[in-house]
This record gives sequence, structure tokens and C-alpha cells, in this order.
Amino acid sequence: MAEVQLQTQTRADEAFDCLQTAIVKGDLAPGEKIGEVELCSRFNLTRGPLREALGRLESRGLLVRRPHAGVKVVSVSADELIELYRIREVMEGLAARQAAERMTDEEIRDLLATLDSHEAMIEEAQGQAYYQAEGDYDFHHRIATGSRNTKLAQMLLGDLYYMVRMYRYRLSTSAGRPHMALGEHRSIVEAIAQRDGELAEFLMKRHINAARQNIEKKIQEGVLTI
Amino acid sequence: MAEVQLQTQTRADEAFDCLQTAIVKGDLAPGEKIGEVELCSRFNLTRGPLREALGRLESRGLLVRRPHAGVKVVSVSADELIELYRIREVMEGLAARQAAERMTDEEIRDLLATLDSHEAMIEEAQGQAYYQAEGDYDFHHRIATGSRNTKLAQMLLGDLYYMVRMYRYRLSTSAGRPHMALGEHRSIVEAIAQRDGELAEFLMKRHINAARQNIEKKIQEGVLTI
DNA sequence: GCAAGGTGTATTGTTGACAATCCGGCTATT
DNA sequence: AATAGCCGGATTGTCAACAATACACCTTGC
Repeated sequence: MAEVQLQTQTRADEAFDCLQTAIVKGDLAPGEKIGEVELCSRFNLTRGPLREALGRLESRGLLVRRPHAGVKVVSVSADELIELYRIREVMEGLAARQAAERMTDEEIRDLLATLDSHEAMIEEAQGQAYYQAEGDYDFHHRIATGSRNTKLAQMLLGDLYYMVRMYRYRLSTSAGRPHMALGEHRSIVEAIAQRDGELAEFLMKRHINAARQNIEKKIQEGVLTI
Repeated sequence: MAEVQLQTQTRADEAFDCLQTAIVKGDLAPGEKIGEVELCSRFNLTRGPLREALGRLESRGLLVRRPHAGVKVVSVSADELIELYRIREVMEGLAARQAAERMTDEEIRDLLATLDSHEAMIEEAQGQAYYQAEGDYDFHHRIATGSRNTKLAQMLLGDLYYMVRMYRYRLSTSAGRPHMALGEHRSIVEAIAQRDGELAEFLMKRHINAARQNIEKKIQEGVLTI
């Protein structure tokens, strides 16, 4: 890890970031029980800041903690993953609607530009699920912040996405889905550009619905085990 | 505060609960800057557990913290309060739909019973906004847990409701609104009892929409200053 | 041979002291 | 007189040692 970061941020923040990315990236597997001292040596910090970070992560639902028994990474069942997408559907629908009402013209131009770069990424890194996931994340990230709804963005970016990303990394997207998703992204942005909030909401909900069904199918096929 | 609580819960949990209720009840006013040592003496605990609790509260958005500068209770602007209700609208709509699909018959009976008690409370404690708010909270609480959507319930109960309640306590409900709200609650439960998820979602969204408009009107009238 | 109880160790929870940083008031200079 | 720089006090961030609890293993009795 970077030894010298911006000193304006405290050790606890550092610990928080490290742990969060470690969980999301899968370095700390779901269900894995982790000891405090082990984490301390691993990230070069003491138990004080670590415990503070642990508290934050628990509050966000990425860890579960039993008093005196230790802390372990949360493990999401298949059903719960589906439920996550149901939540995303309504929340991101709202985000899209508000983004259509409030994004600046410049932000919309930027959004379009990123879509182009995503397309290039898909062509280039064919089958590289990682980059596709990152592009997808970038898109949804921009919509969330574009909604100008502080709490909504906070809940999406600080809560839901981390949990979704935990599993998206090991979710090989099915063939053809990236192209389809990109098309859906384009129509959403189009609706936003036309300031049609209602349509943007509808399209976003359908987009996430499709993603959910894609995952559901895979789980039923047994391709994906959680 | 209760000196001897259930010993199965740690000091940090205790601190967390104390602070959370203190913030919600208004004992710690929004925008108020609070020192760590002061809190320690106030709740009879040391800075270690306190800081852990502070971290959790910050992560939930009830506090804002600037490094080395202290921690202060979050203050929500009028616009942000409105935004909160927009989020509630979609999330509780989802909760109502899923509750209609998943609540047990017994839970629905209980829910009906609580509505009756709410009605009695309104009649009795006429104008006592506090009890009305508590009844309202109870209703929404049951729907959220009835959705059987762990994360959804967690986000509603652990995040949004605390922020809403912060301000609901000082929001004198307008005359006649409690009766109207109760009627809306009844129709929602009716839809749930008939397992009509779509209708339940629609009614819940309209219910929260009405509450939002009520608040918006008051803010515009200048009756309510935040 | 199996189960129940007790003990020991390792891990977590807590505490108090130490170091780093920021805020307010003061002085001095332009 | 106003502003820039500085200094003291207070507060936050961090650390290392102490106490309490739970889990695992072992012993002992049936």
C-alpha cells in the first residue's frame, strides 16, 4: 500500500479504504474470519484506528461482528444478491429521473464520451469481465452523482455498489450481454439528454431488471454458485 | 442512562445507541459541534469506544467529521429533507410490494391491530405530534421488516428513518393530516392483505408523496424553518 | 468409548497516557 | 487601522499495556 498518502486523512480512513477495497476485490473472501492483529500487521497500523474502521465497515454491512468472537466478512446469499438488484432498480430509477432533470449539459457530454470509451474497452478487452465491470460502474456512478441527491448518491455509492461489486468481480458476464448493456446505457443517456426524466427512470429500471434476470438465470443454471 | 444493560453488548454499542437517540431526539441539535471529552463525561465512557461509535455514526451520515477539527451533528437543509422523502417514496414502495408478497397472515393481522391502536392514540392524544409520529414510525417499521429484504430493511431502518425522525419531532403535523394518513395506512394494509403488491406499492408511494407535499407546503409558507 | 465439565490460551474490549494538529488571540508591521 | 505572522491552549489522533471474554483442548467420570 502507499506508504505516504495525503496526510490530510487520518489513519482510520486509510484503514477503512484498505479494508474496503480488500473486501471488494476479494482479497478477503466472504465468510472469512479475520483477526485484528493479523490485519494490523498486514496493513501496518495499530488496533485503535483499525477498530474504528471496523466499526464503520460493520455499520455499512460489509462486516458482521459478534462481541468477543471476532469479525468476519459478510457473505451474501444468492437470494440476497437478487434482493440487492431489486433495491438498485428503484433507487437508480430515481437517480436517472433526477439526473435527467439536473445534470448540466457538460456532464451529459462527458457521459456520452465515457460511453464511447466503454465501447472501445469492450471491443478491445473482449471477455475481460474486469474492465467491463469497471466501465459499467463508472456509468452508474455518474448517474448517481448527477442526480444531485446527496443522500441517494451516498447510499448507492457508499453502500450498495460495494456489495454488488464484491460479487461482480467473480461474475463472468454472459456473452453478448456487454454489448446489450451498452445499448441500454446509450438509450438512458439519450433520455437524459432530452430531459425526459420519466423515460430515463423507466429505461434504467428495465436495464437493472435485465441484469438481475441475467444473474438469476445463471444461478438457476448452476453456473454461478455463491 | 441505564447503568447495567445487557452485558452481551459492548460499550461501543452502548455509546452508539446513546448518541443515536440523543441526536434523533434533538438533545444534540443539528449543526452542534461536540467535543469528545464532553461526550465521554456525559455518557460515562472512555474515548476508545466513543470514537468507534463516532465512526459508525459518521458512516451512517448522522455526523460529519473533519480531521483534527472535531465532529458535529449533521444539519439537513430543507432541500435535502425533501430529497429524503423522494428516496423513501421509491424504497418504501418496493418494501410495500414485497411485504404484500411475503408477510405472513399473522403479521398482517398484527399490523391491522396496531392500526386500531394508532387510531385510538390519535383520538386520545389530540395534537400530540410525538405519539402520532411514533405510531407512524411503527407502521413503516413493520412494512420494512415485512418485506423480508434484509438490506432494504437495514437501509430504511438504519439510515433513512433516523434522519427523518430527527426532523419529524419538531414537525408539527398539520390539522387533519393524522386522520388522513391513517386512512392511507389502512388502504395500504388492505392491499397487502389482498396480496396485491402492485397496488400496495402504488398506494405507499402516493402516501409518502402526500407527506412530502405537506412538508413542502409548510416550508414555502415559512411555518417550518430548518 | 463418549460426553460433560474445567482449565488454558488466544483474541477481543477497554483504558490511560503520549504525540500531532488545529483554532483563537496577540503582537508587530505596513 | 488593518492584516499578516506567531504563539499558547485545547482538542483530536495514536499508541501500548491491562482486563475480560470466548473457543479449543484436555481430563475425568460414566
